[in-house]
Amino acid sequence: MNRVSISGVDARTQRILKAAIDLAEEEGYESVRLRDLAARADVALGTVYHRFSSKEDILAAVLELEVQKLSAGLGKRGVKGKTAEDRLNRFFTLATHALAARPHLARTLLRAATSGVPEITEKVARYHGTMERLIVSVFRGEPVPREEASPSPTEQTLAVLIQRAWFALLVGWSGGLHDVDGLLEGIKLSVRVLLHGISVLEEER
Amino acid sequence: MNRVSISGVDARTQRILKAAIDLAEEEGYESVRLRDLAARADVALGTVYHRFSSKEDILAAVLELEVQKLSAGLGKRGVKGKTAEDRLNRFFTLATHALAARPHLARTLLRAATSGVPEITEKVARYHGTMERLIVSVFRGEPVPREEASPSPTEQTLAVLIQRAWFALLVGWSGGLHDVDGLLEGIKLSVRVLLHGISVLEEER
DNA sequence: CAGGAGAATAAAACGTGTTCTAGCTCGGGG
DNA sequence: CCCCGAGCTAGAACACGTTTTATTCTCCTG
Repeated sequence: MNRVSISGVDARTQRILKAAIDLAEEEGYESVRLRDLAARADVALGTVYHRFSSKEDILAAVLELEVQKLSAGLGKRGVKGKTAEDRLNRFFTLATHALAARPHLARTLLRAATSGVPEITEKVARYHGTMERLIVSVFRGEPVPREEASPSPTEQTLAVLIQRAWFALLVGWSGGLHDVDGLLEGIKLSVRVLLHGISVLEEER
Repeated sequence: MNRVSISGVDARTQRILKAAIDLAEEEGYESVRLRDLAARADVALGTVYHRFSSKEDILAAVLELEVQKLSAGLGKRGVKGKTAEDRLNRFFTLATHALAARPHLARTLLRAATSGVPEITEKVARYHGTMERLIVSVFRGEPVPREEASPSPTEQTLAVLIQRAWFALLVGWSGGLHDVDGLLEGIKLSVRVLLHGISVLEEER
């Protein structure tokens, strides 16, 4: 028994995920070598493949984990700011800095999320869901995002659009198209334009 | 001599790119095996690596090529439509169908574009530039995009934002998050909201 | 306590991206 | 006409993701 621990996965799986995070953080995608990972997790290579279907699958699980952490950290105490725009800008600034503080890890997870491997779609979708709930709660100025408080269609749309913009910016940052400042400028621009533009959806009722 | 041909690359390079396109189109990323590619291009493996630094580099070159084709096809005769919104919707519908007609190729190129390999940043940036010029010319209702007719800041911003939205949607489609119809809905939504929202930038002068 | 089922392990093996080596070909300058 | 060097070729070699195999461990059941 006692197979299950804090976050709902057994000890070996936890060690595997921890090792993946550490390796990714240190040197990035290519240096998450599964033999190294297994050694560091003190587990056999076969065990890794027993729990996960592929390297990308492991990284998708890490993505979920990290987004949950982000969600817990940023969501719990809410984000300060008078207007929705302020709060959203602050939120994405914090989130961006959190990612940029571990650039190798961030790039590695983005790469996994965009790999297009079908098996991980579900995990990526869950990541989207978490982010969207988070964005809606920041938009509203509420603390912890709750499942029950379902967003209005407009809120939902706004969250989706902003998240897509952030995602595209992250990929651009990851590929060297722009630096962190450019990313922050970009997200502020998107937030402003989308907040303004979203009103068009209300009007057409 | 006569090393140089139609698109500015010698015959071997052309055969390599052609082979990459064919293989990607047939079965996708993993089946673009470089040994197969070399055989199909009637070239030694070493020659492939003489011209390109990696598999991703080849695919980035293909991306550029394909976007130029798209640009030539869609841009030359312009896109019909009374309003900018009509034209943009039509443009992205055409572009999306063009990609969806060869889904393996599209996914393969997206994967390369999002790989985050630094060497290919330049090629990806060129692809962005081409797309943005194209979007601006569609927005204006002009035919062929020209370098000289420089876009206004607002036009430029709009093009960037729309392209980011399209990119994020493409990645979502590629990963199975939504189908082609969802993608088209998404881009129409973005076009509408962004066109409306962009006016906020004008007002603040 | 013994037996057995399911998981974990160590290690080999395979495919494919990438690199390296050795030799070949071909066109232009002596 | 022959030689040179650049670029090409065949193919070996290596790294790493993934699969497979054979063995051992663990823990439940009787």
